[in-house]
Amino acid sequence: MGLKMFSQAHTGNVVKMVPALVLPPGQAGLHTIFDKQPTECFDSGAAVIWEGDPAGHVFEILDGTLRAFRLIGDGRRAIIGFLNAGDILGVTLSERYLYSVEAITPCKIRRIARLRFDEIAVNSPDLRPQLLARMREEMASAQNQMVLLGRKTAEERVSSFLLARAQSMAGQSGTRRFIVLPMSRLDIADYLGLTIETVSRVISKLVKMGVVCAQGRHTLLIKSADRLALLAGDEDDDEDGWSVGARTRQAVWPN
Amino acid sequence: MGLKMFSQAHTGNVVKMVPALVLPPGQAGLHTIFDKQPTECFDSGAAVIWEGDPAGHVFEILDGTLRAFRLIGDGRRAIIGFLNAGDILGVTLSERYLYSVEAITPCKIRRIARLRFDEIAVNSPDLRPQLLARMREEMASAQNQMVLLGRKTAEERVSSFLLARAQSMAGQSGTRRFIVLPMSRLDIADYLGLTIETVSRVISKLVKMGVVCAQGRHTLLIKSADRLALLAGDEDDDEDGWSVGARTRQAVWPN
DNA sequence: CGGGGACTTGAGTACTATCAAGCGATGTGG
DNA sequence: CCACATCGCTTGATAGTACTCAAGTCCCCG
Repeated sequence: MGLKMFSQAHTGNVVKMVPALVLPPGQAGLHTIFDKQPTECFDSGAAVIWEGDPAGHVFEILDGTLRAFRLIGDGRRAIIGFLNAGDILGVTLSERYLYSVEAITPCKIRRIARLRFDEIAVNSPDLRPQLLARMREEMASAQNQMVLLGRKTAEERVSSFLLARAQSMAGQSGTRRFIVLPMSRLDIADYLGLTIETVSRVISKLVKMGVVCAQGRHTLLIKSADRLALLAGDEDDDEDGWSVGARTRQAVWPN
Repeated sequence: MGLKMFSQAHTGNVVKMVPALVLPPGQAGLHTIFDKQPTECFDSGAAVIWEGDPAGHVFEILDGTLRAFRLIGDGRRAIIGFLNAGDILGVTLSERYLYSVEAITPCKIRRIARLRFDEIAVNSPDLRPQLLARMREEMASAQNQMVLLGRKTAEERVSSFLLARAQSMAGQSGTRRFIVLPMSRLDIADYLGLTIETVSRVISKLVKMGVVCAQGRHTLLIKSADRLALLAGDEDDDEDGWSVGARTRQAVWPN
């Protein structure tokens, strides 16, 4: 798939922390659970788990990018999310995998049996808060995505996506002006609830507007973060005219 | 708001289990955490929490229906979910509330300080698995909603919604043919990423098709569950032609 | 250097949104 | 007790955004 350059982007020292998660110094992170597991390598396009299979393992992504997706009738595909180095796959699952996961770039992954992961992570007073924090983070991101898919225009969706990508890259190389897109336009489209053509058109438009500029097909450079943020439309300007009922806090009835 | 009838629908004995959650017999449920808290009552339209406020409490819904929503520019509203009797609000939140919650019908609610809830639920070996199960359930439902919003047509969205409502009612009265919709068409629209008119049109169409029949504006009767399920389009018939890469499991490279 | 896949761009279409009017239930005041 | 105002909903006509179909271009890789 000609994307080998991306598989090298996050290497160096392989075990790394998620930027958002600030760990108490001196404490072991969730990743230590995987320390003794062998590293598995997946080529681009290879499947890691299948929707519907018994959820036997939890995975740590060491390197590469993956897509988590579900298929519905007529061959429609919805991408639930992308996974990057540092992410842990499978913590929110119980009986069966609810989505399939495939490598987008060549990936390095470690796995551990679900039961064993739960045993260690849930029972450890140190690791448990980290696990919960991760689940909450994942939930918050899912809710953002619901807002995006339910109420944003194509332009806002693409802008939001690019902005989120830029921010997730921020911790890596210091500069947050680079947007790396290892996934195809089709992946982006299936993630944003759009078609490949619409994604392409919006990106072209953003380039013409001078908000970003293209550095090959898989890298963008942000020229105006402010305008991009504006286009993403995350503000909450107007909050009247919508709440149906009165906006008054209710007194407590002593029951 | 003329919806008093619904506030009585689930009363009787006030503390009830969520149908989906099968608790080990003899063990105390998460709801016992709220047992000593006073009951608060909210009128239709009253706000329980506000997006952006510090997340001070966790709430147990005893009775009534509520909407959780976020506002974005131009007065657009996205409803994240509806809350019903037995639901617990706030378990997936950390620092601040990520959405506002308003009562749709008059509601009875109990609350407990976040820190105290965490202390009890997270540290109890009995309650912890229940908490995790709830979070996983919430996550699964969020992912379903992402698929719905990203890749389903208006007809499929409304059908899916009605079906989900019917299933959630199933535990209540034995029969799963009744769909109760305490929320307005606008609430449904903002939940499904549609307009009020489209929701109305689709429901009218379903009635004309004989799939459901209307019993007043807030109750539907399912005439053909099979056809409704078909219209909801949750099947996964076709799984070729979409996955870009090869669908082969990858061998483990001994690294 | 040539083939093929990913992407871009264009033209026409369709689904859903928007604008607008009408309906029906509820509740109120004359 | 009934006319009437109101609100939520339904239905109709029109418009617009994003989709579909179809070339055409660029880039990667053999």
